[in-house]
Amino acid sequence: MTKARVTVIDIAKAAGVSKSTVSLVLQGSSLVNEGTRAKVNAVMRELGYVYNRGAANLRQASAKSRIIGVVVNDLTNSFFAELAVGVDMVVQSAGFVQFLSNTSESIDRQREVVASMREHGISGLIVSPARATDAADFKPLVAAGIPVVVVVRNLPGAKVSSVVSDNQAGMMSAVKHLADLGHKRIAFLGGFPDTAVFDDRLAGYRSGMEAGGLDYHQELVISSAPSRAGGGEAIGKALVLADKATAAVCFNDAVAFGVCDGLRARRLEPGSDFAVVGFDDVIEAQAAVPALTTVSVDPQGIGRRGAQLLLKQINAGKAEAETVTTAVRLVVRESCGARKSVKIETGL
Amino acid sequence: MTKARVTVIDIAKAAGVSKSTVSLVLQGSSLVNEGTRAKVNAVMRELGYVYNRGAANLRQASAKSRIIGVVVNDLTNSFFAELAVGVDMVVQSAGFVQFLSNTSESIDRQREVVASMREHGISGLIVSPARATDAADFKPLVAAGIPVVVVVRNLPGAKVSSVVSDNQAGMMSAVKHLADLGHKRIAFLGGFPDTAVFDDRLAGYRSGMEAGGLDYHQELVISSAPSRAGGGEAIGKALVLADKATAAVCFNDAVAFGVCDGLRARRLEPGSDFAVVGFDDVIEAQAAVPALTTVSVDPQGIGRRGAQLLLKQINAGKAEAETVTTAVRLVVRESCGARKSVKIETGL
DNA sequence: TGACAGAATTGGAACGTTCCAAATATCTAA
DNA sequence: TTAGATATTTGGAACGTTCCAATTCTGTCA
Repeated sequence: MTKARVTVIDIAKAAGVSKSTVSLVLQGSSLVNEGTRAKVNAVMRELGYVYNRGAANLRQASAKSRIIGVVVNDLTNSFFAELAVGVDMVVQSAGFVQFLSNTSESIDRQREVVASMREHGISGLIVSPARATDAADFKPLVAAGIPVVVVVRNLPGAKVSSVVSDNQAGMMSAVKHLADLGHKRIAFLGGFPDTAVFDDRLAGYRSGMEAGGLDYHQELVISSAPSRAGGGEAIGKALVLADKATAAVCFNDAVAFGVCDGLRARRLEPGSDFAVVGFDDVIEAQAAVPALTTVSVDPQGIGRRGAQLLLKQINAGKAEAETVTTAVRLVVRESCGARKSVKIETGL
Repeated sequence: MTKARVTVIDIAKAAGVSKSTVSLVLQGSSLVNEGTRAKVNAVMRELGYVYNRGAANLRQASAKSRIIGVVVNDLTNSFFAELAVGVDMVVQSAGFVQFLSNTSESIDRQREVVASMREHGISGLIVSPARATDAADFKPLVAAGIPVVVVVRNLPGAKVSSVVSDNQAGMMSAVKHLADLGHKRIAFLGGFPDTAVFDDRLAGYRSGMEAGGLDYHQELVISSAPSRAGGGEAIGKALVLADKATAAVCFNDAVAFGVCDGLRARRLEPGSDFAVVGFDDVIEAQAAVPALTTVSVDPQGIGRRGAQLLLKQINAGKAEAETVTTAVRLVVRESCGARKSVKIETGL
């Protein structure tokens, strides 16, 4: 039942031309006569020919495989799902397909996944590196002429392009907003200090404090896992300080949700009793109670930008490392206390 | 700078054996001497050899490409993101990689994407078909011996395996629950009537009404787009009936959210003034206000089951169509009015 | 008519692997 | 010491494409 594959030679025979001509047709060459082209195409349709990219890639450079690899840390997180969608949009319309894989923050898995993609001959790679990824890990790829674009988290030292959001400006505007509301003791909660993103956001926090005319105090910076649980821990520490914090900017939305949990467990209402601001604007931020004030980063946009950058490099044939930071904006909702909780929004 | 690819022949030369031996090592054959194997492996590491799957696939059947295609309708929807993660888990640990693509419910795009995947030589396909997909669309694939597993929505008439959740039982238990709470006028809101999923859920609604000792009334079934906006429309119609509905089961959670919006716009509070139950248990359902009572379907589990089924068929070498329905369960939260709104949950 | 240019076509030789049949090396028992 | 196993290794010949150089076809012009 499983018929033998129909190949370019079968087509040639049936159309009464040579395989070379068929190949020319396949590539849309202008060398071939209109009449023959039509005939060949007809025969192809008739015999149900399917192009064998594998065979083609054997001859051509791998740059023509039209596969681009995408590796993210956690597809369950809607942030990364959106990112992948953004990538898919531009990649797909350029006639590429995407290999998508999940690392779950595991460096080993990341290595495996990338190796596997390489074996399959990807023409480019977009990666949101797992925590503590070694900048040298992507060296072999670039050496082999495969463009790599790092997104979301940058990889200092690696000579690859990157697309990251403006963490510093975002955090700064968040802090500034709280200062404008009259807060003096503003904490920075959550996140692991060994990441580039943490550094950027912390820097934003410092300049925000400065811009608001406030002093920077070491004890107001409390790191923790960048998760809901981590947020709970962090707020616990922030509330036992001698001079208590009255507001907090959080490393990300997950931390912010954890902070809200922790506040409630201590009979404090987020928003009215203590102001909290998140970062990322994940999809749940809007629906939460109170709705989370947060810095919106447009992951889909990052995906699109990253993909465009990658395609550009693939087409150029050489990878000129380039860094783009995408704009962010503060979305003021309820958790910072700036607005009363008003429900009844028009649906959609 | 871009050095020529290092091939199996280079390895052979450097290790002082023949390319055939190297190939044997690559495949982990037991025919080759331990010593030689070690030496060859050492040389491979030293020269930075990367396996060329494309070349290999040329010789072997495409069943060995170790690529499996995954196509979903909307990765932005966390339901499908979870599904993809489930697939990735089993697929990855079996040494396969996944091609993931988004169709956005477009049949044309689906066709393109599947064609492209086929050109790349996938060894199997998992697809959540776009609306109104023709059952015959996957015929060529199966004819070529490529196993296909349909998930989430089944494709009556297509002779392929499928993994769907037990829509009927789920909707039935939802209706039964509302009936037990004393509701008599229970509406069925949202969804497009031309889909298999709609039929199943509607059937569940009917049997739930019956089980609750209630009559089925045509006017209580109001279809609409399966989206938040659609939910708003549907509830609007449900509230102008002569004999008003007091509760509704919704086609999915998105519709349910829209229904809640619509209720509030009319100064009715979901939960206390009107009971609403969703379907899917998307991630936002828990965090919403009021928390949504819904039927939980475990998309990740569907993904895993689907992938397992597919791998089984790939290994078996032939596709025996098989249907599995996965269990669902009603998660009672606040929107059905069964519980008071109690917050303060322990954060994770 | 012949020479020539341009347009269209074509036969191999790659590409990097696997597979087969056959060759060689090593061991065992008489 | 040798026949017969058994264990290892090995040259091609595929696989389905693209690319190159070379060929054949068409017309045009002197």
